Amino acid sequence: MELALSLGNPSKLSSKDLGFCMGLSSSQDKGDAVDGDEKRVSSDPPLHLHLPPFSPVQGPERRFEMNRLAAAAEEGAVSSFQMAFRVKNRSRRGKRELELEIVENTRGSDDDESGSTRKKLRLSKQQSAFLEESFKEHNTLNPKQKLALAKQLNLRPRQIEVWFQNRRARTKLKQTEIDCEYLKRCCDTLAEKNKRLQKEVQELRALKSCQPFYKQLPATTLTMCPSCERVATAASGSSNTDVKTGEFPFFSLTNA
DNA sequence: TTGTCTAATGCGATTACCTCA
DNA sequence: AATGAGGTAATCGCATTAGAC
Repeated sequence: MELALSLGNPSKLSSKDLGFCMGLSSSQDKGDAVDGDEKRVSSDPPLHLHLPPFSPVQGPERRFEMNRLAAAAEEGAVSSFQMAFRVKNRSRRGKRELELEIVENTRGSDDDESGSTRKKLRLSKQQSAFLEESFKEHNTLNPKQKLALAKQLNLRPRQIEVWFQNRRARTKLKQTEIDCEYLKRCCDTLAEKNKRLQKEVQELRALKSCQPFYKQLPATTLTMCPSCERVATAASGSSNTDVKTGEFPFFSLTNA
């Protein structure tokens, strides 16, 4: 990897237009081993970046952008790329920000006409399948795994990272949907049961109101608790009905 | 034209590591 | 040498955007 730094154009340098420009080119084309060999293999033109002195991004933000640049440059060890740096008005947060674009060299000629719009990559079926398999093994990645996958699939590590993040989000969403469905079923079942129990309570209340008929019934026919469906051993002689009130000991009709 | 899928972006929170007083 | 504070980078989840189909 070659890196050249200069503070503006010395020939035109003045106190007013002191800017920053950087030239960068990857010495490792795709498929080359990352062995620290300094020989220049890539035929890609070197990259030039300019941070003009009037850049709205200053201080920590500017430093942050430079860190992003460095990180992007590091990624170049895995995948060759071109970068474009520009100031863009962002409407969503009303903030003017520097935007760094990294475009794969091998992405095809259709990237050329992209202009300012973001091009969206569709992963191939093979790539997706491979990532799915990896996700089954481990749904998070360590840096080594990320780099290995990136190299294997000819993608940038950041793309691998994003894919895993989105995949985790999809898994979570799906699980939430399953949970919702389950809870809904539980709710329906409980509502149904509640309805049934209410009906039973009404029937028992009606039964209580016409006690003479109720008392005539043999105890053995009424020894099942309607709510817990427990059968009492009334046939053994000890009746489950209260002798004085004629009520079941399982529950109180007056409290129901 | 509209809806869905999903790659990509932005941001805040967390954590680990480093430097320095 | 030990320690706490502050800075930085990496990573994550989450919300959102936007391109492709």
